[in-house]
Amino acid sequence: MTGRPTLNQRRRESTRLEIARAAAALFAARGAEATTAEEIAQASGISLRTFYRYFSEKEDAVAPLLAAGGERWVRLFAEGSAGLPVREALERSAAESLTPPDDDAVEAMQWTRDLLRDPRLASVWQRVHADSEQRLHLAIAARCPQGTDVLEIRLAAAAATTAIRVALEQWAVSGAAATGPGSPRELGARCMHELTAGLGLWARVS
Amino acid sequence: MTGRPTLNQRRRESTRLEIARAAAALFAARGAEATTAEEIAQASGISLRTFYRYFSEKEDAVAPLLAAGGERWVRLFAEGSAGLPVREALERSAAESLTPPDDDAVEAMQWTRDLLRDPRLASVWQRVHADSEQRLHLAIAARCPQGTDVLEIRLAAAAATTAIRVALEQWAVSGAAATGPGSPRELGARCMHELTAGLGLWARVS
DNA sequence: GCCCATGTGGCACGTCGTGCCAAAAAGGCG
DNA sequence: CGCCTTTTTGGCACGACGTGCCACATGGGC
Repeated sequence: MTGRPTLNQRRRESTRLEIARAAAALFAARGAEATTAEEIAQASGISLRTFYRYFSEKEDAVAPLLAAGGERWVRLFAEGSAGLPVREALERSAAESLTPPDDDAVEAMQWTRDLLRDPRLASVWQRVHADSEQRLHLAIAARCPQGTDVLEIRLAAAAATTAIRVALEQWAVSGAAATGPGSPRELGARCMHELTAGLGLWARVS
Repeated sequence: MTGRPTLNQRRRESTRLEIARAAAALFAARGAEATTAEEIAQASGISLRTFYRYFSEKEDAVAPLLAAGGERWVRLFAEGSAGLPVREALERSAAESLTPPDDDAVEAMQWTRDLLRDPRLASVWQRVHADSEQRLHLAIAARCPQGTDVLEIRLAAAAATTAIRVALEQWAVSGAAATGPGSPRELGARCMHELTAGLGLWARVS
């Protein structure tokens, strides 16, 4: 069912990441506005036409970096922590996904901080979280008995996603490091708790 | 301090709305992708160059319609309901802002439903709510004693904005009318309650 | 060797959004 | 009213964006 990715698919994913890194460096240095798609392509060693086969618009080029954490979050929630109440499962997987497992994850977090300063990239940031909310919605629905109110599930997914988003935005404007006090993990745990603890929602989204 | 808008400013606002209506009609009919900025300008009786003086990108043309409710919400919250606890004040102003006061407001709601179907306009919808969250953040901060934790205020604004957004999105996909059962007002009240009632947050954001 | 499938580059094209300048309104003032 | 200043509008040109199309390369199976 969950087939491992083809060699070619992994190649493609790797290229995507390479482009994303090049784009992030350029965006952070000159700003997204002043960077042309041609420059990103050149810095990635591909043609302009190929760039647009990997990303539909130039701002999207940094999406893999911004979305990595959220994707890991949903994966952790969906795969692990079965049997736990939804709220606890969400809190745990969020905390784990906000704990950078390797250097790449730390790097992605650092880029996030820089990229969030660019107003031109705000739309990407928001799209990434909209996607995350949608995926989380599906993952939660898969755990709930059929017939659970869709609105409740939407609210649960939205509350959790919002908590993580606010945590990351707060971390970005603060000077804190990616680990330790003031880290995304710490802020994320706090935001998740403050936005979810006490809601009657979780009794109905089981 | 709060100067009434100049005659010219009101003229400009009126033109913005006229363009927004024309754009909404075209977007709803053919989709945003298949509609050129030139067509919107032509339908509004202005030149292409002037269109771009009112809106920075063609998708933005419908923002006035999508943002009207949120702006009214923050205005109601900031002006009225002083003395109430923040959560109650938010709930009341939200309910009132979701109750269309005139035909224009009903019209804006109807457009919202149509426009939300267009994936190309998702970014506008999200930007509108990001702005709303920011304005709400400022309005809440103005009511809190200085030194209140910024993160708490951000979370409060985010939770409330998210509740309203989910309510409207749910209303849009449902077939319900703008008033009566299943209306934005009803869904909004429910979402606000489910996402805010029980949070310890409100004890600290006073 | 061959073939087929998939990924890549080059080119042309329509649209987007902006800088620039000239024409046209709109608002005081004698 | 005429005159002048300020603001708004339109036309034009231009670079950048994103896509359809086709020709070329790579790479794996027979």
